[in-house]
Amino acid sequence: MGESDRTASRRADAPGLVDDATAPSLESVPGYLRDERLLLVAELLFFAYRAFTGDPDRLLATLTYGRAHHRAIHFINRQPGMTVNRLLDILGVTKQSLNRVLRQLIADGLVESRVGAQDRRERHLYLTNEGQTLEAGLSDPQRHRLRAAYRAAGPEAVAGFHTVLEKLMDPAMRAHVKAELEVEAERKP
Amino acid sequence: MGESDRTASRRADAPGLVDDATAPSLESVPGYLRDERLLLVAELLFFAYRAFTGDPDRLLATLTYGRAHHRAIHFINRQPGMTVNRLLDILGVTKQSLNRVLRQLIADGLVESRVGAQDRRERHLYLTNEGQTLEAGLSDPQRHRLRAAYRAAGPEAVAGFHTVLEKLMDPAMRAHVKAELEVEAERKP
DNA sequence: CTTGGAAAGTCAACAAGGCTGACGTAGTTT
DNA sequence: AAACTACGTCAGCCTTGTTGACTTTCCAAG
Repeated sequence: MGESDRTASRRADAPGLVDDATAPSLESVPGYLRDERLLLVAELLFFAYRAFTGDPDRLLATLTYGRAHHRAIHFINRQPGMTVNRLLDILGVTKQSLNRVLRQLIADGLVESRVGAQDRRERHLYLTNEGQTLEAGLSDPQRHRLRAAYRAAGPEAVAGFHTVLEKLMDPAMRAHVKAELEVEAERKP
Repeated sequence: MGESDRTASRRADAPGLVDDATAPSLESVPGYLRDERLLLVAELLFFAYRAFTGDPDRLLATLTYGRAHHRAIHFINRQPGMTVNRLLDILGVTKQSLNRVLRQLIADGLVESRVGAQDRRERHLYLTNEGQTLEAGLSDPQRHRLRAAYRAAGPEAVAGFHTVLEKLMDPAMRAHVKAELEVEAERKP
């Protein structure tokens, strides 16, 4: 990790973004930190994300559901018993938005909402068997794509991939992911 | 979060997705190819992508623009003179959708549309100075975030990150990215 | 026991940004 | 001259996000 930015100073070929003291476009700078390269990564992320979500989207379109339903199903599957409030935090949408989605899923028998044991204001969410089946159908093509990409890229690349993704996200969400990792770890000792 | 009531139990293994001959959940399988791990990556991608797009979104909200405008601006900036059809291919939306966005950007003087020299049916798109200024303002926080993540993760991780993203996307888009890389390469020999 | 506030649900209205379908108009190709 | 291509546009629909204004239920603190 020894790359200091050592200034750079020297000329601004770049358009209008020299405001950033750490934003050079020079030979002395590691290639992977150059501005153009960084812009390219925006595209890599865009294309990869679209391909990744496109798989389940095709299945969802055949039902009456959209990506919002998929997200809810995904997280309920990952943490069964999760409360509505917790899910709101994770998804970062308004309760009205989420409620519309949850209402459908519950009406269609994919999600079950149980009154909390301690605090009976809370609703704990679970996937029904039918819900689990749909979840599997949705995540299956995603796992497929990931596995293919991982095989092609190799273990070191995958490790780096995970590391960078983690560094990119906001800390609050990072904590959430960590928590899930622990749950997972204790599940297969 | 006191919240006990973990109930759940979450049965031993995945529900109904053993159909795939290459989809085991065993000790013999490299950890990074296990099903649960792959599901977790879906979340990493989701959170990272949201954080990454959230930065410019905040700026866009102060104007009358949305993410769709950002995408158009981004790609026009990357390949000035690009035709409308090419942009449609890249963005993967209908021309009606794109047109709504382009009409605004042109009316507001951020994008210029020039009739093609060879084929005068085509329109070639360029960012005006004002458009370039906005582009810089939008991509700046993204570069910031990327640079911070890259510094924290290190060069090897970054290389792996790029590799996996590339393997994840659809081949057609991969070709597009490759083309851009070449253009970039010849720009600083 | 009353009361303040948190958790959840709902109604209504609206906007962004996708989509389809149908047309029109240049300009190019055959 | 006919066919096809690139682009623009009108009209209408859907999903999913947003505010704002409630109500109901419930916990906990005064």
